[in-house]
Amino acid sequence: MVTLKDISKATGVSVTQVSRALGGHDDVKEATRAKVREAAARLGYRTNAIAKGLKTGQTGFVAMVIPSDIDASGREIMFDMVVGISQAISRHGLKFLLHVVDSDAQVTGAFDLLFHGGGIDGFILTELQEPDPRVAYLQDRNMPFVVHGQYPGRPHPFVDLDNFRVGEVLAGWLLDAGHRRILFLNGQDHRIYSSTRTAGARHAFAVRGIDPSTLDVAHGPMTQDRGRAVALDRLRRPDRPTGIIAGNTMLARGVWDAAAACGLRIPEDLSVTAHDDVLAQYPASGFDPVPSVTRSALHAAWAALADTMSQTIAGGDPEPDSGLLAPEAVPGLSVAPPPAGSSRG
Amino acid sequence: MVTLKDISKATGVSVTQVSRALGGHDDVKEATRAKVREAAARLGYRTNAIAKGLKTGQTGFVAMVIPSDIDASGREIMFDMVVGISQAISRHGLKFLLHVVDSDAQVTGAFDLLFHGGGIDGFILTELQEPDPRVAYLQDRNMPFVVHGQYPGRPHPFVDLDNFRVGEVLAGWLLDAGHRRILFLNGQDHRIYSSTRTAGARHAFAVRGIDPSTLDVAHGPMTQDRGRAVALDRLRRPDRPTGIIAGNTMLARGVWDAAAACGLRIPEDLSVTAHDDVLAQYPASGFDPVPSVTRSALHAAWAALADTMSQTIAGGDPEPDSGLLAPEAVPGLSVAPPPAGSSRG
DNA sequence: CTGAAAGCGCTTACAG
DNA sequence: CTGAAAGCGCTTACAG
Repeated sequence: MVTLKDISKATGVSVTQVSRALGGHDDVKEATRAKVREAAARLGYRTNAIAKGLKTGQTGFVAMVIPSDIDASGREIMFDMVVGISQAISRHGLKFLLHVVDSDAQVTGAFDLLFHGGGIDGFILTELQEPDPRVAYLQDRNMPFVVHGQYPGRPHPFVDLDNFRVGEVLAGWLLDAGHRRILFLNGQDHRIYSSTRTAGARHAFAVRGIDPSTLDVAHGPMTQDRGRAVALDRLRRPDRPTGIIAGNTMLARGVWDAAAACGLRIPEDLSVTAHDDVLAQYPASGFDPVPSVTRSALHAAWAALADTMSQTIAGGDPEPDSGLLAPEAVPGLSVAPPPAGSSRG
Repeated sequence: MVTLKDISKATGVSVTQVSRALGGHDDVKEATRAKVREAAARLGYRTNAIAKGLKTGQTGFVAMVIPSDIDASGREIMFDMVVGISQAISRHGLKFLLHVVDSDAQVTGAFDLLFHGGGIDGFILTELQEPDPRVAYLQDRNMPFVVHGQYPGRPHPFVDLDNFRVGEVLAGWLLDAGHRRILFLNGQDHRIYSSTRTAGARHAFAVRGIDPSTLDVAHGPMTQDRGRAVALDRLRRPDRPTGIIAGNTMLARGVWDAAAACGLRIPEDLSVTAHDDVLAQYPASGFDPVPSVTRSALHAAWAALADTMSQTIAGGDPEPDSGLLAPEAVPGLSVAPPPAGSSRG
């Protein structure tokens, strides 16, 4: 292993000046800096972020801790999420690491292990639940973190899609077209984003003077299989929904499948709105007809997350509410008035 | 952050003795040890593995580096692999971390970053290809590593299924039942385990005096979709195979699908053998009829991998060839003689 | 512009 | 059984 001392010996420059030359400080003679740089390159020097961290308190490593018992839909997007976050973090000159623990209960212990024992500067949290002990745990111990999502109570650094607005827009489109029997294929129960979207959708009902309790909300994994299964179940009932809100494009795929299986045309017989995370596997462009969507790229959220993480580690308090991402409302061809024969709620 | 110094102050014991007490050395008076332990627990002390590592050269962190552009089948098992390896590593008191880089080309750079700069003790390598620069890179730089698989040339620490034997057994069962037109649904091209399995299968042909070149080997991702697609293609040909070897149970699922689609019964019209990694999602018990398989739990491989990693870090050279895992040969009900009407190769 | 010195949290000979 | 001291690789006041 090549150290500053080795470069010092090779160049005759003191370790102090070698450190300053490589660290880009300006109080180093150009000639000295050049000599040091050359030797560092020649010897294959790599700065030891850990030793540096011992002194400065910053290693540049950021981590995420996940339990191994996450559900199917979590697994499905896990790889994309890890890759996306990792890339975004790298762009800020930080390094991303993933650590897996056996269960939810072991997550906080891993925070301590990694922060105090492993030179990790900060953590990224996703998939918040209610209740979720992680946020308070990190806040109480002053460990830097950024949440993808928001937790009620004490404010904290976060990046989040405006899920209330998502629910509001997706429901609003259907209501304004005249639909009254609406099914909302939402995400997992107890997930905060799910309940926020429901609240947004019900708000859309309320402001139009329609009873919000008539909205049928189904919680579960956001997969194509579940989308098909739940949609099929509801579409086969005599008072079938005339409009469906899909929480993402995978669920929407399932709705398309179910509509086909029931011989229902979109939008003539069934209207559908969906949220589009702009994931490569399930592009909204792959649908016929093009769906009406709220759109917000998960990649944009990850980039914002990395940015906020970088600020948080640097000690800057990100401004409250700066983390809220507005979805784009993109009308398509998947919404029409309900079919003439359908009784209206 | 609580340090040894804090405990020293709280107890009046020197930092030296505190370190020894907590480290479990035997040259500490019991009363002192008890006092120190109590204070450590009360203050919430956590040893800083990084500072320790600076002194001892061991942090207890083990990492795996994966490129983000891995293929579909790689993504499918990635989560299970990471979880399985992580658990196995934890059981040895080590900590596992995953780091993602953009492409294959950046993997070696990440090794340097993590080893010299990030306090990582050693690396786990999987999915070896040919050629694969990673093994030589780590060997040349004396960074500890263990491979799941084997690389030709200089010996190195590894754990690997005896893939030659797998190919030999799976082909042998079909040949001995009288099959001559055999399709081998193998894994990705350029993967060493794929070619080793092919070699084993061809060896089974050769020792029986049958031309090994008549074995039809198809390379690709080991997914159910591909299994179905390739099997369908072959089964619809006039000289369709009467026996199929499936590289894993996901491919086998696809074969079962294809057979059903063609109206072929297993084993009356089509014999199938498969390798079973004993993964929770695709249990061999879920098939009808029960398939004849070579069986070797990936979990066992991961446990062995962690064990070898632990030894390697500790400086012990694991014995050569101790890492080869023998598959279990478990005959089922999926092999019968070829149908009477079929011309025999 | 430069270098000797102190110190981040830890461990381990060394000398009692 | 105990503790002062040195040192892992680095950075940063401090004094030239």
